[in-house]
Amino acid sequence: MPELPEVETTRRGIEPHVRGRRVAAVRVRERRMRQPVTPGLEGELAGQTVERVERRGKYLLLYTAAGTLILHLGMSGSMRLLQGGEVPPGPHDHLDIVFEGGTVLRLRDPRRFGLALWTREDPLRHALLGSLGPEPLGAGFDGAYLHTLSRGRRTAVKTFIMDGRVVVGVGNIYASEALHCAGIHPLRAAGRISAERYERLAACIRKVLRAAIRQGGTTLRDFSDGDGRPGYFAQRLAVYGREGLPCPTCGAAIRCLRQAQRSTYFCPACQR
DNA sequence: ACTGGATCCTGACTGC
DNA sequence: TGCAGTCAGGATCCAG
Repeated sequence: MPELPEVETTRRGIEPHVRGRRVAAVRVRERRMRQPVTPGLEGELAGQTVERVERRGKYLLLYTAAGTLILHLGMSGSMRLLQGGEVPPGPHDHLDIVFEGGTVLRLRDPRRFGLALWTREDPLRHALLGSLGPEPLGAGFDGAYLHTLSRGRRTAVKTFIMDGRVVVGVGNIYASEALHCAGIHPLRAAGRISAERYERLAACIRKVLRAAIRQGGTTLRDFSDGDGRPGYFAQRLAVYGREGLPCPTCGAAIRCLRQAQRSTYFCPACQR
């Protein structure tokens, strides 16, 4: 479920409430995730103070002096901050981090595609993060980068920009949206797109992600920020989930196709 | 080296 | 009301 804007919205929501706070206790109710929750996480994290909360791609990183908690929300994960009184955990509330003073950071993930891992090493060198591509909103990501990397690649451009080794954070919603913004057909072979068009695509990826972050992310069904508020970018989606409705640019009917087991939405008239 | 497909898991929704 | 089938915002592993 969460792509870069939703993870960034989550980061911004929880960071002010947990930065500089000491962990009083950690409760793990369900260890079965994409990988098992790190054994001993409870003892490692308890007593530590969260120094900062960062994001790398779709990963959230809670840094402490002793190590780092790596969180991933998978398809269905979300985080909630609870204040004071005890709110009973639901069936998919797998992890609570209880801070001194009573604030609780709670991870919910019904499908358990997410992760909660502890590392004492540099998390950016962790096996899961080490081969990630550049941040789309950071330096090192532009049209020239995409153009160079894509030479000789026959895979569809939509699949290409959703590959975390190419660029992080672009998931199924924002891939469709960025390609529409750039006027590029999602099935076009990545290696057969010009440098000029990749400049436009890189700019569109940034534009779409920034706009989504400003709106607090996209809530399709259950995404919410740390305080339980939904995101409002769904109202701004040009193509995603809009099969049959008119393209906001040209009015043609939006179409949907399946690509690598994922739905792709596009405008057959203005995307070539 | 690349590529597409299957897969992990639960819940919501559709149609019979 | 129940049940089967389909789909969902991610990422990895596998065979070809």
